[in-house]
Amino acid sequence: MRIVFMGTPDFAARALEQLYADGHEIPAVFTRPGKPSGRGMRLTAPPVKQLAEGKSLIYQPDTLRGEAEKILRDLAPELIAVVAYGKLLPREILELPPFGCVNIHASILPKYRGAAPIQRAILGGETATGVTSMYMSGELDAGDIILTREVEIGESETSGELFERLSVLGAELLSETVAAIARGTAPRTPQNHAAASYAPPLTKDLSPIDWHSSADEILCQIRALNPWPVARTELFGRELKIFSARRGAVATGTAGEIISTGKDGIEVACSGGSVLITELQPPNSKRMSAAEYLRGHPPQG
RNA sequence: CGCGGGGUAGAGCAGUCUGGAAGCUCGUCGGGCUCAUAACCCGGAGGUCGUAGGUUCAAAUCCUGCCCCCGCAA
Repeated sequence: MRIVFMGTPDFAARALEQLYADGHEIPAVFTRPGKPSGRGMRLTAPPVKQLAEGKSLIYQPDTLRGEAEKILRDLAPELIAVVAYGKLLPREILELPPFGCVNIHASILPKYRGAAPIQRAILGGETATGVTSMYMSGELDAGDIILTREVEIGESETSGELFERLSVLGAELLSETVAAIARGTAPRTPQNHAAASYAPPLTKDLSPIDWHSSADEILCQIRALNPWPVARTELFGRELKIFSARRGAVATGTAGEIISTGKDGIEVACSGGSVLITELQPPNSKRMSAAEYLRGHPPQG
C-alpha cells in the first residue's frame, strides 16, 4: 500500500521500520522539526528522520496547513499512518487518503488518551495495558478503534521497560492493522467516550516523593517516573534521584524516617509500611546502587 | 562557542582553596577467633591521581589544551 508516515520519537521509528519491512510504498515521512537537545544543546534529528534518511522524502513542517497540505495532496497516499507525531491533524488531511488516517496509541482506549499513556498507566497502579490502533478523528485519541493488543505490566516494570515492549507491540499492531485495511476486513468500533480518561505529559512536579503515601503508591511513582523525570527525595541532607526500590519489611515508623541502611539498601518509613531504596543517583554523580552510595556517604555524619 | 558539576585502588568517596609522605569505607587475598556469619581481630595486594604540556627545589593540588562522564533543557 502507498502510505505516508507521520511520527517523531523512538516509539514511532519502530513502527516505521515495520512498514518498510512489510514492503509498503512509503513515498514520504513527516516528522517534527528537530530541536536543540542533549548535552550541549546540539540540534539532533528525531529518530524517525534518522531512520527514513535515504528511504523516503522527509518533511518537517511547522504546521500541516497550507504548503504541507498541498504536498500531501500531491503525494496521494492511500493511507496515512500516524504514530506519536506530536501534532493534531487538520480535518482536511484526515479526509484526504481514501483509506483514512490510522493511529497507534500506547494504551487500551478509551483509557489514557494523550501524551503519556505508558507512564500514566504505571503511575495509576494498572496491572495491564496495551496498544490500540484507530481511525483518527478530529479529537485527541478519540477515533474508532480498529484493533487492540493487551499486555500485563510487570510488578517491577519501569516506564522505560514498558515503553520498549509496547513499541515492539505497537509496530506489530500497525502491521496487522494496515494488512486488515488492505484486505477490507478491518473492524471499526466506536469508543465509549464516557469511560475515557486522559494521560497528560509528565512533569518534574511529579518527582518529589510524599512519604505520607502508601508503599504501593510510592513504588508505582518510582517505576512510572523512571527513566524520566525520576522520583526524588531528600535523604542525608541531599536531593537524591530514586531509580528503583522495593517493598520494605518494616510496618511502622514516622513517614520519611530512615529506618535502616545496609547492603540491601536504604529503608524509609512511609504510610503503613516502608520502602527499601535500592538504586539512586546523587547530585552531579552517576546512578549507583544504594549500597555503593553508602560506602562513600556513610549515614549519620 | 547555551549554563553548571565531575574524573584519586575493583566500587563509592575525602584530600585540591592554603603545593611538601597516597587516605577513608566497602570489596578482594592470607591468617586468627567462632557451632556459625554481611560478625569481630590481625596482616597483605591493588594507584601513570582522565590525558598532554607548562610553572616550581617540589604538583592529585596552581596554569593551559584535549578526551570522557553527569546535571539543567522535553
